[in-house]
Amino acid sequence: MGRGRVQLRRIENKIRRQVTFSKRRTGLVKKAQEISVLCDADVALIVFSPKGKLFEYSAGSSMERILDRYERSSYAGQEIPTPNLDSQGECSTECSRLLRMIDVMQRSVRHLKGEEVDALSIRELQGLEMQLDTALKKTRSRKNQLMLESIAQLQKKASQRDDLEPQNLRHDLGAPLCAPPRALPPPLSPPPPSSFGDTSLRNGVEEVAAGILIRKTNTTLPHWMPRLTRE
Amino acid sequence: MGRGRVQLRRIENKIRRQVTFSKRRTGLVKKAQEISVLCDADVALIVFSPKGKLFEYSAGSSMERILDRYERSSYAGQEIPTPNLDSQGECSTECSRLLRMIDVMQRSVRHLKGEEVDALSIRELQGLEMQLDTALKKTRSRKNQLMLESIAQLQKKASQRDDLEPQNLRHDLGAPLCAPPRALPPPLSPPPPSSFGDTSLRNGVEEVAAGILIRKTNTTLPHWMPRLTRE
DNA sequence: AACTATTTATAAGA
DNA sequence: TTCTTATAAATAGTT
Repeated sequence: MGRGRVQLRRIENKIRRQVTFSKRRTGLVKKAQEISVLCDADVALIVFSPKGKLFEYSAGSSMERILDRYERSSYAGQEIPTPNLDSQGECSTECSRLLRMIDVMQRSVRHLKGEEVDALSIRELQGLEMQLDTALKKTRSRKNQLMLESIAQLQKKASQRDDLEPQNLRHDLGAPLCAPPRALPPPLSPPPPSSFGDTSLRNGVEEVAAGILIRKTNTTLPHWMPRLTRE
Repeated sequence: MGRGRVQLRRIENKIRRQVTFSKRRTGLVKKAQEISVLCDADVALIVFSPKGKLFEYSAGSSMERILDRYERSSYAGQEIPTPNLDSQGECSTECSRLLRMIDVMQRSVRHLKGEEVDALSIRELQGLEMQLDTALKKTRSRKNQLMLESIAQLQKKASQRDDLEPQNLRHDLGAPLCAPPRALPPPLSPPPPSSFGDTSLRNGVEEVAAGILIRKTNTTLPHWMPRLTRE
């Protein structure tokens, strides 16, 4: 299709090859999606460009599900044997399996971080939303609990201190801030970072307590995990 | 390509669908082979027919090699920090490393699910809260976007339908929203493999219309994850 | 990235 | 399924 008949052999001109690759890759994906929609099929397409860049497309199900299914179909029968770290031959197989697991987990993590949500269906988004909502509630609840404990502790200390050197604190802080800490965050405190449906104390407490606070921690997301580049 | 313009939706007639599947599968494989030869690319294509029959094709390398490469690529973003899968000693070392990674990731995932929050400090909880909040917003935003699109689409279809056979639909489904009957999978048909990497609207659309929606999907948390036991 | 002259894919029919 | 044919779609070469 085009101005010349296509010779079925490697295009030597680098530029032309790259252009053709790009065009045909698009075409291929389109065809894949068409057959999936028209015929209700699951399709997985993986392409490595000559330079080694990965392109993937799946339709009907996720890549993961399709590859899973593929393996089950083609290695038909034997369930994936549980890790045999000792034997050599199976070890590389095991490595592959673990890599696959990691891949899936990364995807999970990305979704839980709200990344790549464009790839999800409404149904999946719905599930994700509920999960996140639950997690957020739990997290806030625990945080608030800790904060309250922290406040209580500080109050105790503060009052002890007040007994000893009553004027000290007020000096440093310029205001009777510490007074009813459990009740209100100081009016002038930095605008709370867009927290949301949070009815409780929120942040501020730590600030009151320790003055540390809002800093992004990587707790939940190890450095080595992400930076997945993918289309 | 053919005698009529192609409508991009599931072909309802079973025979026609089967025939089209067969033809297009051939075409797809041909295209895959062409891009591989012309552009020196590695291509893997996996297709499951609606009946569950597997068709596979690969060019440039074996299916196995491509899938292997895929797993490693998608794991690291860049090409493999390759484990020496050949040598035994290093292999089990590598496996251990992967298991450790998985361990860490699982912890991340648990935290993102709001589990085991008791192990986190206030600061960590603060970071986690922000992350979850962000993720939730993104998820909701995307979901709403999709829903609006779905609704718009259905309304369009509904009004078209109404023009043609106004009384028909409302009878069957009781609400104008459900209008386009062909969009709804017959209640008793096998559950369509829930879509994923597929950016098109596909399923989910009907659900919005039908008011089904809320169902737990496993999107974010693969079945196999939990049962990692170690140490 | 756009544009067309062509080739190629394929829907429908046999 | 396979062949045929009218037409839609993809795309090679060009701008």
